[in-house]
Formats: sequence, C-alpha cells, structure tokens
Amino acid sequence: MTMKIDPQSSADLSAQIAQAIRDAIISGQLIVDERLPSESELADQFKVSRPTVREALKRLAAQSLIRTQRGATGGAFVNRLSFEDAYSQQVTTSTLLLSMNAVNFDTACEARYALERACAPLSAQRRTADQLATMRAEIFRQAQPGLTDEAFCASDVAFHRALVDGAGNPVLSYQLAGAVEAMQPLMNMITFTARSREQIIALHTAIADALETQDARKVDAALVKLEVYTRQLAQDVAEKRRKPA
Amino acid sequence: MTMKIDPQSSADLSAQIAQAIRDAIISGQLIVDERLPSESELADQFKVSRPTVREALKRLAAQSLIRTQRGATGGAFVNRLSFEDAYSQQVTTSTLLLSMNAVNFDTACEARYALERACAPLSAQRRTADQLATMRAEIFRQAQPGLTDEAFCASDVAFHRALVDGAGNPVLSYQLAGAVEAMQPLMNMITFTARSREQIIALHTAIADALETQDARKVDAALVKLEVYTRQLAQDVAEKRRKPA
DNA sequence: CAATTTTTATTTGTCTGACATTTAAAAGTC
DNA sequence: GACTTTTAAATGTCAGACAAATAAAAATTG
Repeated sequence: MTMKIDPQSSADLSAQIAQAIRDAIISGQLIVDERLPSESELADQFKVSRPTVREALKRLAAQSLIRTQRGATGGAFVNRLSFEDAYSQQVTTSTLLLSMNAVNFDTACEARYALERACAPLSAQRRTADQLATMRAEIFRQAQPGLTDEAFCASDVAFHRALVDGAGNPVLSYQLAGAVEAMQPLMNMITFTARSREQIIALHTAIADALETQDARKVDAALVKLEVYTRQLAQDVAEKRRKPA
Repeated sequence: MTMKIDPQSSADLSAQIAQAIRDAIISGQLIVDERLPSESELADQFKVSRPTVREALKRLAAQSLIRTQRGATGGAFVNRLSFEDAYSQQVTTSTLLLSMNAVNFDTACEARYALERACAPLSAQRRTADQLATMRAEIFRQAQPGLTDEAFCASDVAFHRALVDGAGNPVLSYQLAGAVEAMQPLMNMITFTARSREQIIALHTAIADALETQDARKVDAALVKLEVYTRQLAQDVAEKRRKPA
C-alpha cells in the first residue's frame, strides 16, 4: 500500500493526506478493519511530521472513516461505517443545513412529507406489531396533559421514525433520518401554539389505524392532511408575527 | 463566549473540544462567519496545547463546519454549510455505507426508487424547460454507440438528477443525492450486460415525455417499470453467477 | 499630498523532540 | 501451570520554535 500526495498542490498537507487515505478507503485499497501504518510510519511515507499526520487522521475520525486504539497493538483502523453513525451524521448535517440557510418552511415541509409518503406504502405492507405498538405508545404519550413542548416534539419524531422504520428498509430509514429529525427545531417554532395537539393526535391515530389494517391509501391520505395542517399552522404563525394583534 | 469541557471524561481532549465548539455552532452561540478565538487563545481557554486545539479544529473542518484563513486577519470562521457541501458529504457517506455493509441490491434499489417516485409528482408539475432539455440531452448521449459503461452510468445519474432537481426543492435534491449517486457503483455491476441500454433509453424517453406533458401518473408508471427492470437484471446477473453456463 | 513600497504584527501551517498513558505480549516468579 | 512483573509499541499530549501568508501600519518617493 503506497499512497502519494501531489507536491504541487497548495492545500494543507493534512488535508491532502486525509484525502489520499480517504481515496484508498473508498476505492477498496484499504479494507474494513485493516490497520493503517503507525503515525510515525505514515509521517515517513508522506515525508511530513507526526502532528501533520495526526491532523489528517483526526479529519478522517470526524467522518467515522477510521477509529483509533491506544496501546501495543493499537493504531488507526478502517472503520465499518455503521447505519447508526451515518444516521447521526446525516441528522447533524441536515440540522445545520436548515438552520444556516434560512430554508423556507414550506420547502422543508414539502420535502419531508414527500419522502415520508414514499415510505407509507411499504410501511403499510410490512410494519411489525412492535413498530405499531411503538406508535400507539407515542400517541398515548402525546395525549398526556403535562407534556412539555420539547417532549411532545420528541415524541412526534419518535412516532414518525417508527412509521419510516416500518418500511423495513434500513437504507430508506437512513435516508429519511435528516428529513424527519432535522425538522424538529423548525417544528418547535410552531407547536408552541398548544391547541394544535388534539388535531395532530387525531391524525397520528388515523395513521396508526390505517397501518394496522394495512391500508396504504388511508395512510397517505392522513399524511397529506398532516402536511396541510402543518403548513396552515406555519402560515398562521407567520401572519400573527406580521401583525401582532 | 465561554465553552467548557468535562475534565472527567475519558475521551480525547481534541474530540471533546471539537464537540464543545460544534455544540456552540449548532445551538447558535456561534453564528455564521463569526471568527473563533485564535488557536493560542483557544489553547489557553481550554487549558490544552495548541496541537490539541488544532486537531479539534481539523475535525470541524472535515465536516465543513469551519474554514480557516492564514494571515494577520485570519483565523477559523464558522462556515455556512452550503447545499453543495452537504450534497457531496451525503454522497460520500452513502457510498461508503453501501459498499461497507454489503447492502442487499434489492434493498438499495427499493429505497432509491421509492424516494425518486416521491419527487415525480412535483417534478411533473414544476420541471423547467431547461431541466427537460438536460434530460433529452442525456438520453441522446446514452444512445451513442461508442459510449463506455462508465460514461453511460454517469449520464444515467445526470438524467435522474435532473428529474429530482425538477421538483424545484433544494432540500429534496439534497436528500436524494445519496440515493441517486451512491447507487452508481452498484449499478455498474449490472450495466456491463450491455444489451439493456435500449430498454433503459426507452424508459428514460417515456419519463421525459411524461414530464413534458406534466403527466405525473405516467412518470410514476415509467419509474416503476424501470425499477422492475433493474431488479430483474440484478437477479439475472446473480443467477448467472450462481451457475456460470 | 498621494501613491507606492517597505516594514511589522498576527495568525495559521509545519517541524522537532520529548514525555505520559494505555495496552498486550513477553519475561520472570512462585 | 498460574500469576505477577517487565517491556515494548502505539497513541495522546505538551512545549517551543520557525515558516509562510496576509493585512494593516509605517516609511518612502514622485
């Protein structure tokens, strides 16, 4: 395994080295659980100092591409990117993307429900009894009177996540992670208008009922209603903000 | 702005510091384009050495959360995460996730088409003439006899990306990035059975025609056919591999 | 005085060398 | 043979230095 960096490039050495190793992983030259050379050896290979190598390795660690272990048999190992890791990265990225770019609420909402509706038919077909039970439990929690707005939102996310997971497709669950979870802070702006809870619970119940009877069309209809209702709420809030009675 | 790290924690100092700064960005304590304290100042604040601070900053840079600039007025600045950055991160993550986890082809295929079909109705409604022209051009390219398999695949991706972008929803385009682009290496396993090109081009043409007349149902029908066809091909390849005539 | 050039201060990028800590294997001991 | 101790290798952290880039400040010049 020899990796090279371009001596012409103007970029940081640590960035170049990280990219070289990243490429080796993506192309399969380095396989899962394989141990990278030690930091000193890498420093020799790339003709740079150990701190520079370390900065490169930290970049890769931040992307969960490698993991490091101390001790005699330690070192940096190519990490198997788990669905869980990918999932949480996706949520972080989506959250930042939405919060930093002042994304129009309607745009985010449209995307989220379009994707969720894509899961609905599969979920109606395959949802397990366990996932259905999770959804019922979350609906029950949402009906508790003392629930804070944050807890209601968290429960809302858990409900929709169960719906998505019901499709029984981990790739789909992963792809939807950002769409569902990153919406939470945006939804927070809205749900503080507390009277909406009954309506939302009713629609959640409709969804759960339809999933129980495996009626994909009814699930879709309820999701559409939920989307319409959510957007209506957002519009009301925006209006109220424009002319605060 | 004061940030703290837990002196009890066993994790790497650089990881803890990165997390502290990351939290400050996510929570809005640090806003876009704000300059972080210099590396020396951060080292003093966190009571660690400069190399440790630098490792933390490189972790954040790997996630495009900050950018650095040298010179008198330089430093580390909170970076506005662009759709483009998020898009390419998503593609990298999805590609690695699929290649490292031996994801079942059917699973990936199902997810990809489920998501793409979610875009279809919006795209039928809103696609611009420009996007339609892109799709026609890619179909034309795909019909060229001398085209390599790699180029055909790339054109295929470009075609589907135009379809997704037709929905006119940047959040949706971002979310779909992984689903569409990360499939390319998996598709490569299949398209080397060259005779399938005509069939694919016919279905692409059907999609473009339906989008031109804004007929969402026809788009959906063509996408379903494309999914069925793709999965059939994969099955054939798998079968041929089991008993190589 | 205005324009240009030079200097200077600040900040990141990189290097060297050292020590601390963790860990597993090797060596030693009973 | 089972247990303890030692050792070696690796990452984690530190201190201090110099290089390179960059913009502002100062000096120079027409």
